[in-house]
Amino acid sequence: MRVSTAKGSTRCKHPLCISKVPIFSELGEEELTRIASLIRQKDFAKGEQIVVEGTDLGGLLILNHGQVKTFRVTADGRERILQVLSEGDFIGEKNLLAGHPLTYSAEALTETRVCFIPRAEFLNLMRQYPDILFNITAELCRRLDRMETMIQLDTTDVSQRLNAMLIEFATKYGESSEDGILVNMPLSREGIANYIGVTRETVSRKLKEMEEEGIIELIGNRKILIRDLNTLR
Amino acid sequence: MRVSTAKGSTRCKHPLCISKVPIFSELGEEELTRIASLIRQKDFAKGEQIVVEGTDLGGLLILNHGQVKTFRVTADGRERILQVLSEGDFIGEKNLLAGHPLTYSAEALTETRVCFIPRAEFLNLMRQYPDILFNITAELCRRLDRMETMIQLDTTDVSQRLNAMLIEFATKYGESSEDGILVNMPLSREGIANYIGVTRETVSRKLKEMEEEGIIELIGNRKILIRDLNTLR
DNA sequence: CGCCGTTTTGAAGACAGTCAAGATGCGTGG
DNA sequence: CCACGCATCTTGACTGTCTTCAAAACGGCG
Repeated sequence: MRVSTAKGSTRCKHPLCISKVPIFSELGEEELTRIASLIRQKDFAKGEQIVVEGTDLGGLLILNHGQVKTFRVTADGRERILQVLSEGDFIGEKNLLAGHPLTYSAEALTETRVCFIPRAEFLNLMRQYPDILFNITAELCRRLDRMETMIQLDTTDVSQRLNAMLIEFATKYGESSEDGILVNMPLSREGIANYIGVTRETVSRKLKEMEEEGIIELIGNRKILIRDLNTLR
Repeated sequence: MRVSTAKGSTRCKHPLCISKVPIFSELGEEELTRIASLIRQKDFAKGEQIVVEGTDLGGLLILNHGQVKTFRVTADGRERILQVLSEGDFIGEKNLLAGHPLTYSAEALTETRVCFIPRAEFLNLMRQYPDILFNITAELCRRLDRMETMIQLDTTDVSQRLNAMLIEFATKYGESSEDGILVNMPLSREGIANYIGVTRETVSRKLKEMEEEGIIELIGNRKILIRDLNTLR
């Protein structure tokens, strides 16, 4: 899974690609260059831990490219995935805005590059460009909605949760083809299990069931073809 | 359950009691009076629906007094409580900040008074006093943390979820006494069930179990005495 | 093509859900 | 202030779904 480097925009030749980040969308060329100077970047290999729950990050982390899962670990040692982040998403909002330590851990699902902006610098930036805080807040609202939806789904049976996950990933990572929507799953079976709060065995069984019903087709371990999206709803 | 009207502060004689609201904490007397003029207030009886999921509120609702539950209804008709709100908490943040329709319904648990500030007015206010947005955002971070915690808890068994709920309500609504902490529960058994995502029968059985173990004592349907808070953790 | 990690499959068991009946608490009116 | 009646809560027996543990199959990478 390689990321194409040429994307039309000239600024994307800049190694930090700040312009991709939605929270900076209102800023001009000059400001973006200034921000770029504040940034330190770091690369992570697939499977590497990026941040750990409970620690103090001291700034905001912005995904430059790659996919990252954020998760919490339960008292009995199970992992629960909260989100799958992609390019432009951020980590550490609560630390930045409310001074709280990180409320989740994060791990790279693919090769990943992240940009770090120290807290003090970012607060300055927000004072100068109030739209940045507004953009971040809007994203927080979206996350809140997602978390509320997950809680709502946890009150239902496994099939409904699987359906919701398939619809979500189909929207985010699916490509339409003649036979339906081909989804490149960002998560393994175990990842799916940790995302919807069940065991991997249950995921296997339920997906097989759905395949037998003709709703989906399992292609290897990382691709799912959704034959009919409407049946899922 | 009657709310005392005299609370020491002189401004509290003002019917709207804006000064109680944390998100306006940085404002002076004059601004508070100005805000008060923008406000319409409304009273709700216990059990009344305050807002409905999916509708457009057109502003922010701030609790003046009383207790309110916010909840979503699942596809199969079950209710899942997201939060119990009290004095100073707000409803409709996603509508205000991101233009989204309400993501949850709300119902009064006690007699309740709410203040409504129309969206346009509130956005103006935020432009003049940037701290307001900051305060709201900090509260959003706290809610996000809570929602993440609920998702994490949903991955564990019922006992752990009950423990977490008892600790939370003990902190918020408990009074220390010689025998332990006496908690005035804001929710019925069914409410507790909808809060932690199980059936009311299961709540009954688990609470009884805890009583037999000597951890808690059930006093009627709305009071719980926590003998030893440490055993819960 | 072969090997190792991941996934699937099977059987048995546990936990919470369901349905139904009985008890209790609590607000109401006398 | 007490007694009544309804709503809420408790209790019991049974069922179903998901988990657990173990072994076999698969697929993806070198």
